[in-house]
Amino acid sequence: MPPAREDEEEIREFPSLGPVEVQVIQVFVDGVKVLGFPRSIGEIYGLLFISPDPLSLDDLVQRLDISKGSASQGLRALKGLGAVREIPVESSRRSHYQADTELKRLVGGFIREQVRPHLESGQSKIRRLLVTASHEQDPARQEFVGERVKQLERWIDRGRIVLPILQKVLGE
Amino acid sequence: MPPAREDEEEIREFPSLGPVEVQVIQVFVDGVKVLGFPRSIGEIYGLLFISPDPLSLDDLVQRLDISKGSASQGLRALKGLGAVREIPVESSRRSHYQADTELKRLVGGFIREQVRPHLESGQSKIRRLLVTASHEQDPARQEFVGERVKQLERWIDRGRIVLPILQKVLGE
DNA sequence: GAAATCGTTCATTTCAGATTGAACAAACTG
DNA sequence: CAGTTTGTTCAATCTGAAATGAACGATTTC
Repeated sequence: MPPAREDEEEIREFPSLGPVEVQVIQVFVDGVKVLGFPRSIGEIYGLLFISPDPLSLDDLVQRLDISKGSASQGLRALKGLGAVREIPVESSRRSHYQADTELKRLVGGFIREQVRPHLESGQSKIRRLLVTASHEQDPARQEFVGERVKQLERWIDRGRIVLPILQKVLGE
Repeated sequence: MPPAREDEEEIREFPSLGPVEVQVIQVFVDGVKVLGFPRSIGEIYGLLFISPDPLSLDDLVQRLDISKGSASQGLRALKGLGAVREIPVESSRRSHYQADTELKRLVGGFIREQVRPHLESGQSKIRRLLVTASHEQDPARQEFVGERVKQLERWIDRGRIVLPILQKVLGE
């Protein structure tokens, strides 16, 4: 008889975390995955989010069972997003970190670090495309391609317009 | 002397596509990657976007050099998003497809297929979390966790509020 | 109704990106 | 300044999602 594998779950186990922490982390792992970030970043932010006191890099390594490398890189990304702040802790010389939970700040960081760069790179690609398109021979083709490229430009413009509105609406 | 690898590009080659098509496809591959879709979907939509006439599944397979499986699954996803429409072509019994380029429709499809499901699953996770949190022993901990869970709920609500606004602003 | 055409499915393979961990630099400590 | 602690870097490894393609069912053709 096979060893009765009851449940077939694939959720990571965290021996040193309570059930609330595990569930919060799961929420954030899924959340950041949607936004295109790796699991480790969700785990780190999730644990910080549900921890009343600031945690050190080593706390994260131990409690989440991730490598120092992951923790270091994850914290760097979260700092860049403005999602994590460094808190001095007198009893220790290590850096300690706390989750910043102000939605306005998080959204702003995401737009700054992720959305804007992509919009800009898109824009530059379209500029080059415009040159390439102008070399088309067939006039009908030229016309059609020009129309489509214009449409792409309009989409990017819409994106730009929408960002400040997003920030406004989400900034509680 | 090493074989002078000049440029070190990693962009796929498309022997049967012109430079405009290649560049447009590149734009969409990058674009959909940001949104969490696979490369093949960007390639398919990109080629349809820049093709004046509807293309068949087999056209996509040949010109993009992808497998039938990829093309089939990619088209299914794009249909689900409302990004592609089926066009009857009299001379052929095959299904032919055209890109739908109305931004409103594309955004609507994305929200319906990708954003809403994630918001809902997040919400259900938070409901379960609420139960777990209520079992906390320590009252201070109880208090803190409750506060954080409320914050999560507010974030989800914000997400909900923002969707119709997004649709409105992007719907040209 | 046999053969050809068309598209889907899904077990296997491939690959991009995430994670690891050893080596290292920098900052402290006594 | 030797030893310790702390955090970063990056080549090597691992992994999960994407792509493949053979097998299949459905439809059309003659």
